[in-house]
Amino acid sequence: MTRRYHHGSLRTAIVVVAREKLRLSPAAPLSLRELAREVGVSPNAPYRHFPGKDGVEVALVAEGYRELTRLAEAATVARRPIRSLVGAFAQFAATEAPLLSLVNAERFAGRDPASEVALARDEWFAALVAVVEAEAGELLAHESYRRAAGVWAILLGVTALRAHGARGLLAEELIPDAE
Amino acid sequence: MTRRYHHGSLRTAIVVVAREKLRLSPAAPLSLRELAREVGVSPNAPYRHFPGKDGVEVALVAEGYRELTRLAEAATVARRPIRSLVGAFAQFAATEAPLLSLVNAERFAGRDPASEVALARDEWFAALVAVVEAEAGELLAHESYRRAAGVWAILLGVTALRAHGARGLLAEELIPDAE
DNA sequence: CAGCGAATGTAGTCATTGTCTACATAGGCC
DNA sequence: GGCCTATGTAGACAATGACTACATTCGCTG
Repeated sequence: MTRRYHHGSLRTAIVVVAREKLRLSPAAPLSLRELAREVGVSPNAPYRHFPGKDGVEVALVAEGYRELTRLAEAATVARRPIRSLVGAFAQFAATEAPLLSLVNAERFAGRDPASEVALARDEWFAALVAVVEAEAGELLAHESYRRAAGVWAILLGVTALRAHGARGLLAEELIPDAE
Repeated sequence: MTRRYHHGSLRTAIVVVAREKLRLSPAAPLSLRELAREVGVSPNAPYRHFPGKDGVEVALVAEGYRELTRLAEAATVARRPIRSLVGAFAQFAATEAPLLSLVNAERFAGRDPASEVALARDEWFAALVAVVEAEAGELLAHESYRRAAGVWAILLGVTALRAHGARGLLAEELIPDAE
């Protein structure tokens, strides 16, 4: 065994395993101790890297938002930005459904604006605004926000509804065409 | 003390207390034992009425759907059914936010179609279809479903987004006007 | 109205979990 | 080479969900 006393990169290892577990059994709430076990480390080791169980989930949520942000940034330069984003989002929702549902969980909603989640979410929203503006050209800030929020709401809604069993519902049909 | 051995209506009492706890502290996951304590009954008594902790939440979710269904049924006879539903839904979302978020939790999504949740959800969707048809007149079944799903998705999305801090986002603006 | 079976609660127990405090080890910097 | 801090470990604790066995009560049938 080459099990050193120090793992070397426990934090990332835990996040990786957590995400894997999330993918394999989306329903089960993840257990900090189990993650530690899986990584081959004592039950309390994670506490050196996260404030608690909650912290691990926060890390996952933030990671999710960051990936969404990248999707949006990529869509900005596409020919039809909103369409492109919707497509990318749909694919993401298909392959990473459990992570996405964690990201959207209201449990992480009312957090401190300076927290990791809140910041990641802000970046995602900014990217979303950029997508909207890339599609419609310059807009009044207020108007950009409104449209971005609308797109976000529809993406959220369609994703959730899909999870609840609805089939054949397309976000494209719900998003008002940009004039 | 008039504490009889048999409570008389433990099941409903537990649901009531659960709902109250949900309203007072939406974040905290509810504990079966705590509910039992609150009702003044042994920790295991609830197991005579629910298969487990999960069962209590299921009951809450079903209750939530039933109330939504009543809202939709009331909206059916309104002058502008969809508008009316959206308004009623918004009010419900405002006063019963935690319950609504539980109802929408994906944890209860992929359930047995014969389960209490699934049935309640089906009734809600049927009521939603009725609202759509009350607004637009007779439609092909396929088309009714599609529109109802759209309305549902938008309601879901707007509700979730509100929870995430968005302000001034109105569902009315997102729902395509019925022609 | 007696009594018997089913419904409903209680007691006791167990494994698991999140989290805390104290202690051990390693890694890096002077 | 020695010390300070970051990182893990050990041990403990209370709370929880759930199970099995036992107690009490209700309601129906004779």
